[in-house]
Parts: sequence; structure tokens; C-alpha cells
Amino acid sequence: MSSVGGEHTEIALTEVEAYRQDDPASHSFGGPRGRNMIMFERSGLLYVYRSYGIHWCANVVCGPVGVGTAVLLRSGRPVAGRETMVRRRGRSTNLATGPGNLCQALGITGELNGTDLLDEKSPVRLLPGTAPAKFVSTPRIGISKAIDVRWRFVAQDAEKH
DNA sequence: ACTAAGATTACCT
DNA sequence: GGTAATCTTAGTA
Repeated sequence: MSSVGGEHTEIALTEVEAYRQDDPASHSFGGPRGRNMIMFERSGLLYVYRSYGIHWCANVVCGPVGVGTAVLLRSGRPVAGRETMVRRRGRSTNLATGPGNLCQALGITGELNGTDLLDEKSPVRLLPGTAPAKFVSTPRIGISKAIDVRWRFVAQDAEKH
């Protein structure tokens, strides 16, 4: 969920991708430096980076301290605050499909990099939810390295809204 | 200092 | 289906 700007929005994740430190396609590949520092912190932190100079992408750090592991949030289904998302996105469909769109819908920007997703006081938090009954794994999207590992997970009930 | 490429999206034909 | 928009990081000189 997110309460950025005092407006509550909430989505159920339908698509994620895993990135590990020993993964050539990962920002954490080669060790901690610059923007990826957060990936080496403790689990439950938010890692935000800019993509193609235009979009924000959000990750959840999930490895032990010192290991650069994170999960990229690619898509979600609107659960609450739909009006806010429509206004932020300027459209009423595909509100949170795609990494950049998801961040825009939730109001996530680079300022939130390093946010503790497990702290009740944080503007952006991770809440327990029900795992999708069925999901498929596929090659990851938008990268040119290590495309043979199928670490993109898509919920079968994912729908465009 | 300079150049190239990138975990993308929206708009054009 | 193709491409422009736009900025940060990494590699080279």
C-alpha cells in the first residue's frame, strides 16, 4: 500500500521479477556502489531507481545484509484509491501494469528510495496478502543478459483494469 | 570530459 | 510495429 501525498492507494501484486547479486542483469552485480547501495541493506527496504531517464521502478530488498538481492515490482491490480491512481495516470485502464506505471499509480519516486516497507510510519508499506492460486514463470523482460533464467512470475488471474 | 546503453512507456503510422 | 523522450551510470580517453 501507499499513502504518498496523504492519499491512500493499494494494489495486489500480479507480476514480479527476481534479481540476485550473481545475476549479470542485476544492478547489484559486481558489488555495492552508487545507486544500488540499498540492495545490500536489510530485507524489507524499498529500492527505487530511474529507468530510461523517465520512469521510476520499485524493488523490494529481500536478501540478507551484504547481499544484493531484490524483487522488481512489475504489475499490480488496483485494490483501493482507484480514483487517485486514475488522476495520477491520466487514464482509467492499465493503472498499474508495468514497472513505471506501477510507481506512478502509487506515487513512488526516488525520494522514497530506502523506505522501510515494514514500518507502520512509512508512506509505502508491504502488507500480507493471499498468494495467487496459480502463476507462471517466464524469461524476464527488458534485459539482454541472463535471459535464460525464468525469474519473472505472473499471476494467472492477472487482468487488465 | 565524452559517449553509449539501459530492469520503459506513449504516441505515431 | 517502430521510435522518440530523457537521465543516470559505467566505461573509455
